[in-house]
Amino acid sequence: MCADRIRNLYDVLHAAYGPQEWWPADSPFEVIVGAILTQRTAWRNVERAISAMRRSDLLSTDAIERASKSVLTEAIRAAGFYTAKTATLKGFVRHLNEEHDGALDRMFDVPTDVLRSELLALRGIGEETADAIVVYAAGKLSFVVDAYARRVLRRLGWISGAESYETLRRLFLVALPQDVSLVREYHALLVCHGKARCRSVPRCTDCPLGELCQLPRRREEERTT
DNA sequence: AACCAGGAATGTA
DNA sequence: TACATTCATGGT
Repeated sequence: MCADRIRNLYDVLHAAYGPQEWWPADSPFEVIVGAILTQRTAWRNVERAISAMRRSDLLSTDAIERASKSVLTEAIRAAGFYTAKTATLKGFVRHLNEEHDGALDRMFDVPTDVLRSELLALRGIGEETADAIVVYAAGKLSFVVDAYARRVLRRLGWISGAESYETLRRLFLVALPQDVSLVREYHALLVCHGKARCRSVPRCTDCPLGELCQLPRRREEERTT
C-alpha cells in the first residue's frame, strides 16, 4: 500500500463531494454522546435520540449523572441498544466526574495515546468510538476507521479487508500529514461516498472516483445525452 | 419482509 | 488471532 494512493484518494473524494465539516454537533460533549449512540445505528436515529435528550434537558454531564436509567433509556430509545448505551453514557460521565473533576478540557489535556487508551478502558467504548472522540471531540490526531473506510479500500483493491483496525488506522496515519482537520474531513468523505453511492457491490454508475473505481459499472443504459 | 445502519463485549477454539 | 452471538430500533 503506498501512501500516495491514500493521499490521492483524499483529493479525489474532496474534489467530488466538497468539505463535509464533521462532526455534526453543537459541543464536544454532544460529539461524545453521538459517537456512543451511533454504534451500529443509522445516524438518522441518533438525531432523534439526541433531540429527545435535548428536549428532556439531558444533554449535559450533570443531567446524565442525575437521570435515572429508565429516563435516559427512554430518551435514547430510537438509537437502539438502549440498555447498553445508557450504561456507556453513565459510565463515561462517572469516569469524567471522578477522574477529571467533570471537565472535558482536563480529560483531554494529556498525550493522544494516553487519552486513547483511557477511553478504550471504558466499557462500551471500543476503538472506533474512542477515535471519534479523540479526533472530533478532543481535536487530537488519530483516524476513525469504520466499515465504510474498510469497504472503500477493499473495493479499490488496496487491502484484503481482513486487516485489523489498528493496521488500517496506522495505514492512514503514516500516509497523511499530521493535520486534524484533514483526518476529520477524510473520515467524513469516506462515509459520504459509501452512503451516497457505492453501497451494494454491483451498482456503481457514474462513480466520482472515476478511473480509481474498480466496481463493475452498470452498462451505459440509455444515457440521455 | 428480510436486511442493514457511522460497534462493542463476551465466549469459544 | 479469528470467528460467532447478542444487543434492538427504524428505514429500505
